[in-house]
Amino acid sequence: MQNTLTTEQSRQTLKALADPTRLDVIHALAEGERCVCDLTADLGITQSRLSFHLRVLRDCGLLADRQSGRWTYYRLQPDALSALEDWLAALRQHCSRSAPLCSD
Amino acid sequence: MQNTLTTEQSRQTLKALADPTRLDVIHALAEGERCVCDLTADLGITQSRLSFHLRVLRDCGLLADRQSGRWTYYRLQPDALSALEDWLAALRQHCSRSAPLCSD
DNA sequence: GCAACTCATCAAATTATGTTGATCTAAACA
DNA sequence: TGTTTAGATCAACATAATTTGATGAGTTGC
Repeated sequence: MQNTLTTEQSRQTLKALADPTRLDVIHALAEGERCVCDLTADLGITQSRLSFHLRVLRDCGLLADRQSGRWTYYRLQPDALSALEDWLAALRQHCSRSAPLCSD
Repeated sequence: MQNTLTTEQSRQTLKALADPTRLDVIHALAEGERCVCDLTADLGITQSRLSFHLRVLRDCGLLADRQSGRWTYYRLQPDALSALEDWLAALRQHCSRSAPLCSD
């Protein structure tokens, strides 16, 4: 388990997760991979809008895709969530060693 | 350790952490609490800009503040990071039970 | 080849976020 | 009381993210 996320990568992943539409995508994919047209129907959003969000999620490593004929299947990459958890844990540990400084 | 973050609260916290200036604030506070004017000097940013970001961080529970005379001291709330870690871990577990659906 | 289908991409419009500079309140101190 | 300081808030501006509708590239089946 190597936590090799840079701060910049972590920021991108945090930002990606901070959007309601993208969380919907993630939940929809929790059952298994799906093609874009099924996702479009599942989520009830336009194709180009979904495509935009899929790209954001793929760019930060949360999703992977696979071509098959004229369909593109997307699936989750849970390791990306693990990596973010590691980054967060490291940040918390860094923060937890704080001691009161200004006594008054 | 109760993970009682709603999705909306988690989204706010994720968004709060996804900003470079706010991460700078968090790192600056890792040493211990500081008043706003010291933070302004530490980070080299304007007072109103810092005030804006402190509010975002406080609103999602990552920071707490304390009045003392004419100074306001801010400090980290590492529990907010723990809660987010719990939320993330739950999401990952939800995602990890996914099985391939479309075989072809 | 041609028509229908899947999906990505683009430009334009919209919306959300962050920044700046000014103003305001409260505390401290003369 | 008058003045200075700390910090929040506001309106105006700037920038970034999202949405929409249109177009294009590749695939399949006729």
